[in-house]
Amino acid sequence: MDVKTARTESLPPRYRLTKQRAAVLRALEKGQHLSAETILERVRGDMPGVSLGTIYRTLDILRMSGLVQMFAFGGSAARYEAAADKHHHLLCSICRELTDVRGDVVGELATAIATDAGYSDIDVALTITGRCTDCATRR
Amino acid sequence: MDVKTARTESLPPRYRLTKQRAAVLRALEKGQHLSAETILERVRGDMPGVSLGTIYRTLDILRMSGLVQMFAFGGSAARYEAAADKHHHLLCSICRELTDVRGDVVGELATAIATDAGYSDIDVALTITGRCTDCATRR
DNA sequence: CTCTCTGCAAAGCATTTGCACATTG
DNA sequence: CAATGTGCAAATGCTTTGCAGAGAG
Repeated sequence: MDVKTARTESLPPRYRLTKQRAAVLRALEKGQHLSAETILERVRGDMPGVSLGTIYRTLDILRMSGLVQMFAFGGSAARYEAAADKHHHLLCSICRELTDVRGDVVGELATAIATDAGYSDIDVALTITGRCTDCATRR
Repeated sequence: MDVKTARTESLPPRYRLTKQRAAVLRALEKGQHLSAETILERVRGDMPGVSLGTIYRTLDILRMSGLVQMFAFGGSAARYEAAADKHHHLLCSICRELTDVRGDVVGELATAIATDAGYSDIDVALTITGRCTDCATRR
């Protein structure tokens, strides 16, 4: 395999911090548990013309970079938060209101459990997410 | 307001344990973290002709009765489990495989926190769900 | 005979994707 | 220019719903 081929093959993309992405990040830092739709509205404040597709694509990237945490619910839209100040949530099963829970006792415990199970890069969102031993080995 | 009117107004429905519902429950007791689609397949084993709509409607009822727990993920289909033997999950962020976590230390802690915050009917799925003080008061 | 349930098919939403063009390095 | 990002609109996929008929109490 020559150099040229290798180059064409599979380099990971180098992400750019575009103004749209910065705006999404800013919106997330200000607001709390925002939906994609809400983020769109806020971003459009300074930047009309941004599309929902871009919001979703951006959230994806930020999520994979560990900068943003996502909370999915059945039926309704997912919510996103800046991963900076980690905390958990109480979700009312009736009015669906989200309340923040500060302090990470739960997170620490959950992290310990996930670690024991061989996971790494753990992200405690209450569904314990991470990388499993297999996937960690395979790369 | 006379008796007739009251009767017509808002009695909660009395659910029946139909064969379809029993079948869904059975499927859930055997399998682990099943999607609605998978449940449909299994139920159709003994009972061809059952529809996906019925599966969802049944899952809804079972969920509200506390017999079934739901786990939602962004994008992909939600998973359901019999609420009987409570446990949590590890979700691999790459291969998306779900692994069970036995033991409910996390759950107990989370429950305590939710209780302190005034929630009741708590269901720890890792997103702490319950009824908030307002909703509990209002009815 | 009334209430509840079901299948079917048609909506409804949230999210993803294809494409042509804009932008960045 | 080569790589990456964007808007737009169409497509996808999961879930919900309306309706008319079936079944249970």
